[in-house]
Amino acid sequence: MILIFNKLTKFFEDSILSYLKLNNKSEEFDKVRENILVASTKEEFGDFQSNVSLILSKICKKNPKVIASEILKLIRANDDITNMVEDLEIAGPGFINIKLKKNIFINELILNYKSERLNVPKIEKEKKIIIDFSSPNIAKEMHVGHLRSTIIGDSLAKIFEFRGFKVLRINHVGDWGTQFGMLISHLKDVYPDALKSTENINLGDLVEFYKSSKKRFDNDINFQEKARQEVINLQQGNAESISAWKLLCNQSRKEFNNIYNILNIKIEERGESFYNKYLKNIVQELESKNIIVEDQKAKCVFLEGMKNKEGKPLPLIIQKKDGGFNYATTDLAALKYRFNKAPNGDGAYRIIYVTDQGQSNHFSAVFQVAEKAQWIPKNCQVTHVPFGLVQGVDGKKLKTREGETIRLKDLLNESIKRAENDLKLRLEKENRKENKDFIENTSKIIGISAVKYADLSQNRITNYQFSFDKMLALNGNTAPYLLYTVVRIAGIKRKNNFKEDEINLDKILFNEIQEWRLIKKLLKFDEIIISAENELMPNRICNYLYEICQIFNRFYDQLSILKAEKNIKQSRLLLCYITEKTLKLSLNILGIETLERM
RNA sequence: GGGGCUGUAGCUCAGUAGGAUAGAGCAACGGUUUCCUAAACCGUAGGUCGUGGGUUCGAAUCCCUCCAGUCCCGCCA
Repeated sequence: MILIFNKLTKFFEDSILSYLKLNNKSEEFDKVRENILVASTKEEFGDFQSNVSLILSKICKKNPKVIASEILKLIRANDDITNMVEDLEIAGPGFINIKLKKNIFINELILNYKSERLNVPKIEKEKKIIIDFSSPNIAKEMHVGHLRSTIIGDSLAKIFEFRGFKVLRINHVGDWGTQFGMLISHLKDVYPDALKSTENINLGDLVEFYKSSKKRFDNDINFQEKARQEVINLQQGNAESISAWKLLCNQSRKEFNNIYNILNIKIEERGESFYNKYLKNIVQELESKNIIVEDQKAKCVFLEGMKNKEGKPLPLIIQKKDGGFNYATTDLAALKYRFNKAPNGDGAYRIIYVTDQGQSNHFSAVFQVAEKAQWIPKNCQVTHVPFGLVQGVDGKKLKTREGETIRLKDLLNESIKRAENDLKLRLEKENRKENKDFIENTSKIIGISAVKYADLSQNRITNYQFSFDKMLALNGNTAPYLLYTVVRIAGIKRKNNFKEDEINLDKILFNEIQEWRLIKKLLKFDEIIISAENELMPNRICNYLYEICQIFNRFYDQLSILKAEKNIKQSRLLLCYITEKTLKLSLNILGIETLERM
């Protein structure tokens, strides 16, 4: 309804401006401009409301109700407005409530019906956005900590793609650093053949491999020395070390890809190692710009507005005292590369980092340094999108009963398993027979969507309690409830023998409150998408979806389609169809697959 | 000590570019099925929006105080 809103706002502005002129107050226009028209807060107040009278009350030194009635006179004389408006009234302390003509909505509804993208505006010029998300560490297993980043990042990517941006999804995997010294040394000892063969051998459980090398590293001084030497070998590009490193990366990549496949998420791997060759330059450039200060033998940039425990300025360490680089250096190199124009960069106009809140300080430090170094081009922006922890129902960080980190793989499998058990129980109860493929596919979609949706529907900034029981519940703001609504509509279409091209758009009519509630909600889709994009909050879409489903299910419950008279039936079927389209499009943007039957 | 985030119904959470009587789900209690998947729908009850101040015609929302929880703060990422 963005177009309608903008149009009406423009017309109201004209009237308000003439009102101000009449009162010799035209200079106050900017002050009231933003309050000229807003969506009504309640259904009974109409579609839009204007709150200007309340603000003008002080300016014009008059009672707001008097102002409202004076404004109303001007508005009623404005044909542009009366063409759109069915009813205008003054309410409460001086609100002007506006009810639009029904055909305005119907026309909009038909436009949406004909549009693949429900008339959501597309940006005019294609711009590139980089979304940095997921980012697990090589030789470690993905766990719940990666879940939010992965799911939220993917959905943000989809929102931007839908809006017409060119999105580059980057998996900034931890594929470099001192831990590789110990991993490679251990690999050489335990699997000496691995490096000679061109085939990847199976390292079995990488997590176990990581643990055992860590254990050795912590207890064996000789091994520590070997590991340190191995880091140097690796950095110097020693062939054998590199191939061991590649082996570890490949092995991890396979595991990661399994997860991304289950989640149906696409992401391009470009790990920390990619930026190795740029690190030296970063330090040099910061030095030449006199931004770096040497402190306790480390090269630092001191940050403004941040203090350490002693109250002194906080440094961001760019080069360690041993000459090594750390993650801040890599992040700066990555940032610079991503903004740089091709061929030495991505030419992005915006970079978005989806990581947990704990890294907020780190990113604000990195951004501050990047700004000082002028690596963020004009009209470009960097954004950290933080999110809260995943907690157990006890309110503590999610762990297994034994206190171990929960593997993402296990978590997803459990959700699917539970969905399958629920499904089988229901089939039994309803005496339904379904084949194995149906059960497998349905359980998978329900199980995965439940996990994704539980995460996305939460305001990302707060911690959230992970509960299989709640996310798989058939009631409430859950994936199964939404999927069920989609299934219901599919059922209606089957039973009513719905054919899109048989709908006569000239004869549609709506007389029931349930229909109108649904129509008005459906028409808000564009605003919701834009708001989710602006705030980087997919949960706005989730709330909206849930509201649509609630309204639809009331509509379904209270009005019959099958038995309705022809034109009414057609009209209701059209509504079902547009509801389905809205649900599917939204769910798609959230990365959630739908079903025809469940 | 500094900084971030959070605090809304018994529980889990929506709602912050200020708007009229603060919303859902779960749990509790009551009701609805000759009909398109009842996995649904309807109703009842439940609130000092952490505290105290300020700005405003109007504050859960903006500003300040304090309280509580949580995370981060030099060579890990």
